[in-house]
Amino acid sequence: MLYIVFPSILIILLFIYRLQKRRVSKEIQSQIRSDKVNRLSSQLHFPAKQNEHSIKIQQIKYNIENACVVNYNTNKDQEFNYKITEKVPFKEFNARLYQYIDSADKLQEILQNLYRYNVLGIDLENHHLNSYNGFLCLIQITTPNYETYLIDCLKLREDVKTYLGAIFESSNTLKVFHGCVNSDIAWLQRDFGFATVNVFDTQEAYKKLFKGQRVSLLHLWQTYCKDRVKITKDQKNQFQQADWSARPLTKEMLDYAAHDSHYLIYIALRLQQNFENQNKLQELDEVCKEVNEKTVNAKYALRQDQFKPDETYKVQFRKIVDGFDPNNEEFLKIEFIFKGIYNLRENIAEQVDKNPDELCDISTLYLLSTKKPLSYIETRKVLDEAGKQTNSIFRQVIENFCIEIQQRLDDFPKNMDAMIQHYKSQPNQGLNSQQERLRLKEERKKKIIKHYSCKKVVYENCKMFSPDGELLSNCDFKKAQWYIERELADQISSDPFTIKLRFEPNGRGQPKPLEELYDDNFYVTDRENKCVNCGSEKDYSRFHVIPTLYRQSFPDELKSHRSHDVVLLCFTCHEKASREQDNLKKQLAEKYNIPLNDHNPNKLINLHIQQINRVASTLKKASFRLPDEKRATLQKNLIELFLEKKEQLLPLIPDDLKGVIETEEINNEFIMFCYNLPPTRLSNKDKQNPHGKILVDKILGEDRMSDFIKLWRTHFIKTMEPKFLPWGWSVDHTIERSFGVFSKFARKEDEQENHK
DNA sequence: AACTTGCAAGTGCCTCGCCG
DNA sequence: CGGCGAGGCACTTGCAAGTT
Repeated sequence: MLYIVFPSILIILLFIYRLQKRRVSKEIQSQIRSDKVNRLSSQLHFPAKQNEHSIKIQQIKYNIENACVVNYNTNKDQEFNYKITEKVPFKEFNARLYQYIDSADKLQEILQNLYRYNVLGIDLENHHLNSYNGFLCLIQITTPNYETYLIDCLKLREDVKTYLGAIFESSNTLKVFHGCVNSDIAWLQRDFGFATVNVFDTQEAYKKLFKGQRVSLLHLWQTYCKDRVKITKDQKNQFQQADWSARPLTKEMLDYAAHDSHYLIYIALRLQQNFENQNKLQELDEVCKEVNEKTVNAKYALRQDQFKPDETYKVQFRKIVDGFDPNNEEFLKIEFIFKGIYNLRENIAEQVDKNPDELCDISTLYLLSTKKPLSYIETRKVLDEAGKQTNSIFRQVIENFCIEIQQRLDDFPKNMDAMIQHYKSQPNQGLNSQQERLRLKEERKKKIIKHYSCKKVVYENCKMFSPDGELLSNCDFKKAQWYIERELADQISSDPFTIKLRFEPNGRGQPKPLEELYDDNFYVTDRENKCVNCGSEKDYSRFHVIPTLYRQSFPDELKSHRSHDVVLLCFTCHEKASREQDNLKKQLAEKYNIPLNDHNPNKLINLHIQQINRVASTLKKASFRLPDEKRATLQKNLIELFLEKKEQLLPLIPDDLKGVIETEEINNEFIMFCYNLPPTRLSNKDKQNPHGKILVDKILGEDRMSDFIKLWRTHFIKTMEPKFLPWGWSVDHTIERSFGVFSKFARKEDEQENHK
């Protein structure tokens, strides 16, 4: 009897427990709907508390508002002078040159010194790990006399706000930053409400001067201070990501922080000299103006304002998930759960004032969505198995995650049709611009694969025999058909479609080198219509084992009628193979000192024209809603762009619009002309990257083409390890091929041979 | 680890001229 | 006539490098 009663009781107890759990879930659910903040404070096992250094949201909002008003009222139309007149000779970093400022008295003491100068080098250290919105920890200011002050913003937040605002907002003091537009300026706004103006950005200036990409401060140190800066790349990365909210800061950290601002003014000066030497001071002025326009219009965006519960998770989810299959129930379920715990993570992070990624990283969220653990123990197991580290806060909220997962499982719609419909109606709804971009990207990728993969069967493997029955080669159906229609051949089989020529083809009977006889086997072997790398029979396209960049500069006898070095690859393998090719190209470029980058002036002018198109497009499309000031600058830009490349562009302007350039008064016709201005046609010579031809010529001169071709074949085999290459494909496949004596590809010496 | 950005490069398709 | 490669076109991508 006991054997029956006891298990029954257990089952009943379990049932009650389960019911209880469900009840809790429902309660939570109603709370989610009523108030997410409420729900969390009642569910979390520890009180929500702010990071002691964090700034209250109300304060941040007030700061931003304040900075924007100041910018609008006083800086909107202001012109600044970006010229540095001080003489600042190079001076090596020295730890005795900096002071740590951590009291209001010290701050007030240095103020007078700071106000003496017209230029200051400034860098900031922000902390974002242990805080939802982040906060500034340190301000480094260096004077032209190389006095550096490290100001502790944690201790002195109110004092900084009181005493330093005048410097950041001053039109008399030029502030030298490195890469400040998206970060530093916004942080100063967030933490202190500063409307920073009159800024010189060394990164932007360098970019303009060398028409290059963004450069690191490290690069500038190496360029302008040679080997006298004693900080390595590793050290820089390490310190950049250090916890700057820690107190006291270590000696190494202080040294590093002081380094960051120490050389800024010197570098700015050197840049200014560079511009001056090239007679381009005006360009420097333009860059500064651009940067300052951005600082004036900067507005710090609160993380919680950017977060949208129905959208933000999607971006992350699509990045981490393999493929996308709205017809697969499990897939939909995983996304449904991911959304739940992603949003929960965001809410908790906001409540406990932590960086969401620090609380729990995305890959862990995804792991939990797939494994769906419903208890602390299960979660632990899942995390341990995957080797995931957890921090203490996350351990404290695991129960909440489990409840949420259970909740999402309960809420997952039973009716799949409705869900799929929902999906299909989704893409265009409620996506912000970034997500919309991502969605379009996905769609485009699909389109690209469809567009670029071969539409028809590449190898039809029809056979062509000589009159005496020797297999000559494979060919496609169309060609075989052509011979039959002309009564030049007879069909002797239909599967595979096989023909026998009625005439003796040219080029046979001549003695051939042994290896070429072997290679002929390659040309009579069936070639399969699938990726030679992975065997996929879908979405393949041709791939050139020797990059076209080089191959196009080969002499005819090396490239004509060669199918050996063209293979089929599926889209994925194609991408990989191209990347691998790029690596080797770079190595070759370095080895032979032939740069891959192309500075062809004819190409550069097209970049310029693109810029003109863009400015004109803005003027055409948005002119009516632009502020007068902004419209005027754009119009000015347009003229300046023309003047910059006057010699090339002036001939393109119709006569009746030429006056515009002289009077600088822009009319609609001129804007439309700029909008429609086409890029100059590039001749094929201009299109060709000179690197390819130069290298090939060099190799040809050294008579090492054979090695060069084999190098690429070997590289392909080594990096891809293709498993489905056609029979007979070989790295040693002959490089040159014999042609009939009348062929234009026949070499001169062959011709002479024939004449004898 | 996450995000942003400009550049270089390569795709299929089309047309052309050459060859057999 | 059909194959072939080159030249031209329109289009997009991945990568590298920057920031914290």
